[in-house]
Amino acid sequence: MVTRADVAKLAGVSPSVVSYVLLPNSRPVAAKTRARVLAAVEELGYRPNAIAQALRGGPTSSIGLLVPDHTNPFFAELVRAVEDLAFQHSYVLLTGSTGNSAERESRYVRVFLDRHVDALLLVGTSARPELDRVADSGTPVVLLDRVPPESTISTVRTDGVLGARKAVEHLAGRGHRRVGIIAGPPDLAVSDDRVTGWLQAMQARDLTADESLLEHAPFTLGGGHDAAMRMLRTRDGATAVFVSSDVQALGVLAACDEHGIRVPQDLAVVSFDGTELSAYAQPPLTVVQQPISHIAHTAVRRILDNVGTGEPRPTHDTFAPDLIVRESS
Amino acid sequence: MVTRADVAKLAGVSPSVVSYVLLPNSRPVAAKTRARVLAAVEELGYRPNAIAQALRGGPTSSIGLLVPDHTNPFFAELVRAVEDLAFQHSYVLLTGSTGNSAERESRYVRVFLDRHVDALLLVGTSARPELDRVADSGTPVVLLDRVPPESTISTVRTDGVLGARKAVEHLAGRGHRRVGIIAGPPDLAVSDDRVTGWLQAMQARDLTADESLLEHAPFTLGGGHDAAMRMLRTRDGATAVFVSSDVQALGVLAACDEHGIRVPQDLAVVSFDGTELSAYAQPPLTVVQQPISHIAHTAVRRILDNVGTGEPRPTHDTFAPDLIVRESS
DNA sequence: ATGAAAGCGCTAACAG
DNA sequence: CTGTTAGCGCTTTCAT
Repeated sequence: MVTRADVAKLAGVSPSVVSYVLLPNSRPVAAKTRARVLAAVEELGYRPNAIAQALRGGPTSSIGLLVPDHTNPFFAELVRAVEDLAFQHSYVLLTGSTGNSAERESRYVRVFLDRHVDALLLVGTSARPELDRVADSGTPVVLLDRVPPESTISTVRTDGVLGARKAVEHLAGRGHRRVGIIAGPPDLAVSDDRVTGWLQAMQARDLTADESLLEHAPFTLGGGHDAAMRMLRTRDGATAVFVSSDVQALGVLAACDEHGIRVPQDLAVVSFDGTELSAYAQPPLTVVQQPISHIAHTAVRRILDNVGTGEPRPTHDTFAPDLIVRESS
Repeated sequence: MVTRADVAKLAGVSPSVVSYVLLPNSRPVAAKTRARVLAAVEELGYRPNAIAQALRGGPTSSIGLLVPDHTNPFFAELVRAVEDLAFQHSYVLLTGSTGNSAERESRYVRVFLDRHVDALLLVGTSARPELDRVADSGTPVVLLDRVPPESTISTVRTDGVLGARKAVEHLAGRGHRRVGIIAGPPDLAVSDDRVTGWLQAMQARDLTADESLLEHAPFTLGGGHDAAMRMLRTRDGATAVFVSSDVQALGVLAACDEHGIRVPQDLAVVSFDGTELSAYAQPPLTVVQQPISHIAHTAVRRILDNVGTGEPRPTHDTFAPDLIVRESS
């Protein structure tokens, strides 16, 4: 392993001069010296040891990113967007998935902090008090997507209530009176929001939103599939359904296909997320599209603005989603 | 930030004793002293600084993982599997996506090395000579999935030739004589393998494998979609197609749906990967299933076996995929 | 069984 | 403009 001292020796200067040359805003170095140093760096293939730089107290140029599940296409797209931005800004991502386990989530948070990430970005937190402490201690934390009702931590999200309302209004506008909802797991703010929006839209149209029209399900293919089965088993069932995520909707479509239920003729479907996959479903899904790149941009910006700022006050960004009408409704 | 010295002071011992208590195989400590130290650790919420430990020369307990694209469901499932194992072994993952850019790939490799990852796990490398140097320097490197013909670096992969052959034989066994293939991008070993398997199976059955039956396409939804359009445009076209990945196959199904081509009646489809999504497609896809968890297990095992071993000789693991027949064929 | 001290590679303050 | 030095938090060798 080649260190700064090796470079210094080869260039015939002291180690600090090597730093002066390599560091953007340190101190002026004579052109000739600089050239010698650069040549030595080149020759030896020297790269500063990021660990040592970090220990010295500098930033680690790393961000911890936690999502419930990498295979959920929405999170996959979110991770991709965040990663691209991080890469552009020379940040590295430490990633983990929580699988909706609070225990796993807080273990990851601790591990990330042990490694002195410059910031924490996470979807779906149960570890609230812990995160409050983290944020208070000066490490920027941004909560994405799954946001608690009130948060002293910065948040970036899509307006789920509005999105659900748009979906249901669209469906009702097409003449549907029995509009069901497949929600996320109970006790999750995102689930509640989408249910709230559904309720609001139903009530605004004087449609009855009874129990049989609501099914909770995990955000998975199987979750959507099974929820659809349950919902369709009831007589006087839904003629349309608002599904809280693309993955679940893909499961719904599969369930319909299995049972000869035609979409949209027998059942209209609108889902929340609008990932690329939704456009390639059979039939292509009408969706409430989350502005993933806005979300990622904003989250990264909040981080960049706050890193090293001590203890800035939290910001809250909420984006309005768009309805994209395709053939499933 | 609370350091080891703080703990030592509170416990009334010297800093080294704190380490002795906390480190598994260091040195015996008197029961009473140990209890005092543990109490102090608890009280202060002390956690060793991973950066300092790493600088001292210890392992970083981190693995760099590079895939072409996090949104490809196969890679997403692979990442999930690797991440679970890493987590179990108290490793953290630094992740990046290359987007098939050699430039981006090698930048990531450098950045990961600057951070002293204990090992590198990557899918699809163009940066061969660079990686050879890395492996020679003692950092375990394992190439996944996309493996060059001959490699001095450890590899773990699925037998693509065999998989393609199984797929085509299955199709030919159903009476198809014009079996097309949608391959990956040209100049990629995985693409070649699948084409080779296709050719072998076609020739073994005396079927003509002409140019019009082969389309190259990127591993994306759009790639599969467009390739299907091109292939289906030709007269005397394929009655069956082997698609080199699930994502592409999803695109193919969408294209078929758009043009009223029924699957499997008008076109039988078999794809490579066997991710969860393939089971939820309309119709459910017949697939050549990659043993993702075997791959992940093996890769992580190779790493664990080799980390700190200096310069072990490379291993090469190849798994045979299974054909899972569903309704698309 | 415990303490003291060296040193990992680097940055920045201090001193020419 | 350049060199010297302290110190980041830790592990480990060497003393006691």
